[in-house]
Amino acid sequence: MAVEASTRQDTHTESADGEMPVPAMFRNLIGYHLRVAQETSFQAFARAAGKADLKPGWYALLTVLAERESMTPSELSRICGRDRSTLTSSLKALSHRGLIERQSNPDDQRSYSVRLTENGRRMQEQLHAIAVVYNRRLDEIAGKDKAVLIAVLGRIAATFGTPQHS
Amino acid sequence: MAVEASTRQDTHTESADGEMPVPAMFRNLIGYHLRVAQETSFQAFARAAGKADLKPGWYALLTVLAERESMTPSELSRICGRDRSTLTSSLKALSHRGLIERQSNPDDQRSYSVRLTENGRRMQEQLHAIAVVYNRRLDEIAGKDKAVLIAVLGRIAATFGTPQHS
DNA sequence: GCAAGATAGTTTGACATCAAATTACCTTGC
DNA sequence: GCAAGGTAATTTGATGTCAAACTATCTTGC
Repeated sequence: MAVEASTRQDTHTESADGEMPVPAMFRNLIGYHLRVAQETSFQAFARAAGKADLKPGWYALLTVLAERESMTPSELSRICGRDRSTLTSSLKALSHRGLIERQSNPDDQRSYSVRLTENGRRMQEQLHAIAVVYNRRLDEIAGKDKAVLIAVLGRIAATFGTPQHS
Repeated sequence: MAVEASTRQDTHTESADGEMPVPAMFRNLIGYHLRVAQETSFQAFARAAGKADLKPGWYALLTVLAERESMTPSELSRICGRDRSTLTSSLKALSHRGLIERQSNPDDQRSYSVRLTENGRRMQEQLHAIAVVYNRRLDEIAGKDKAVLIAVLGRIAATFGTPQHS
């Protein structure tokens, strides 16, 4: 993509086109690298999934459901770490496509539970196959540092994911 | 990758189990840990910024602008690694709040450049102060593994971030 | 019983992100 | 010069996220 608009009196050593150098100011910030790494790898997964018309956002839901007979939306949201309101449209789409079934709860009219259908299970397996490939690539990239990487990321999630204090 | 789940508190059902463990199926997936770590830490930053009515999404833009006299939206999008269309509304908001100024380019009527105003520079400094605190916490969490972490994240971004454009 | 409060799920609104389509303008090739 | 193609920015549409407000229903406390 051609890039190069001229008028860039440097500060950046001209990298071959397409490549965007990490701005000096961010080079030492973990948060920056974390965000970029997550976004780019997720996009790669999304593209691969999208080619088969599979929505990457469904993967976590279907995978969690594949491990349990059935769950309520609230349980799902807790396990997936997403706000309950986030699930409404996803469950609607999944249900509409016949990947999950809803069963109303006779003991509580407010609630219902969702369960994978056969098609849902197949979809989960397809998405899982794609996820496995990408995690394999990530493993290769991490190499011998994988354990350290996972340990540090786990500490980050534990620290920020558990609002300590008020 | 898209697998993300758990590790988030909630009106915890804190009983014997303590906290929601990482589902076994995801425990060894880098993509999962990457996603959770990024989301939780970013949200912590967002909350801190939000308390001062600062939008975390502005930080990267303002910071990049703070290092150069002026830039076009396209240059900004390249350096920030975001799609050009993503910037339109952000720049509109920043401009509307008087944090940046637009200057039309006399040589090209299609283009314009943006520049920080004094208020924009102050806003950048406020956000930067918040970002520094969070990156310091991240540094503490990473400890001696910081260099390895940044190296691996950089390799991930480089691998997935440079799609061999078909 | 019945009012008050808690809980399940949905709706709405503000942000972000990308990709594809649009509009306006510039550059080129002949 | 003028049509054809490229480029800058915007618009539109699909996903995805959270938080807050809202509806419906269940539970409680008296």
